[in-house]
Amino acid sequence: MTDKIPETELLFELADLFKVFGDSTRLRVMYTLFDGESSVGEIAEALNMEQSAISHQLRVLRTNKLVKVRRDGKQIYYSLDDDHVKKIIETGLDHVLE
Amino acid sequence: MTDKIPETELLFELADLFKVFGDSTRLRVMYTLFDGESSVGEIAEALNMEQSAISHQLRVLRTNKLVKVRRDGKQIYYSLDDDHVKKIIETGLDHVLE
DNA sequence: CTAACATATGAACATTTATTCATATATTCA
DNA sequence: TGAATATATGAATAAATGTTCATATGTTAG
Repeated sequence: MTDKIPETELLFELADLFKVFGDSTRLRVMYTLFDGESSVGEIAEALNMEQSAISHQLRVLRTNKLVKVRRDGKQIYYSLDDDHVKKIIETGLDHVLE
Repeated sequence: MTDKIPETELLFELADLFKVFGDSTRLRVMYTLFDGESSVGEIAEALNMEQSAISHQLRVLRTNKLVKVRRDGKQIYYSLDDDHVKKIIETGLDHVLE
């Protein structure tokens, strides 16, 4: 009762998190990173999409702390930020695969 | 390689699933149902929203097999369909709460 | 059968969002 | 320094989505 408002607040945050997972491009980007880090160009090529589109989506993932960034020369390498990402995706897969 | 296309297909389905969780209203509806079944009117009142809006969102949850329906007289009672729902939400919360 | 109540549904509207195109920024190499 | 390459960003556009309003459907009580 007392913490009903904060709980609602939390559910809004949670919705924002799931929104990030609710796009197939972002999901495929994250899935690509399951195997380890990739540069923006590599991801774009793997998904057969424009570099700009990938870059925009990577920004969303970055903002939500789902990926880490590392620069090496001209390239920028992205990787999954923590294990939560994998766990969230796997938990979702459990449902889809039933 | 061989199963790359089916895997992509799966990620699209997964995105659709997460899309359902990516709306605060639907999330709050599901959270309401954590305590057990509720009628449409009860949910609408609990969330202080219009009956129609709730009904529309319940349809989305129904379509995605996330809630079960039971009729009792004039009222229709909804409840969570399986434990995956709770698990998905809880896994997401783990991330938000870090 | 009809009035009252609970829920569902369709259309309209406003908002959000993903992609594209053009361009800016940053880094390397000659 | 200047050209080439990799990535980021802003504006524009199209598509998807949530809510509201009006109304339909279904159920019970009288």
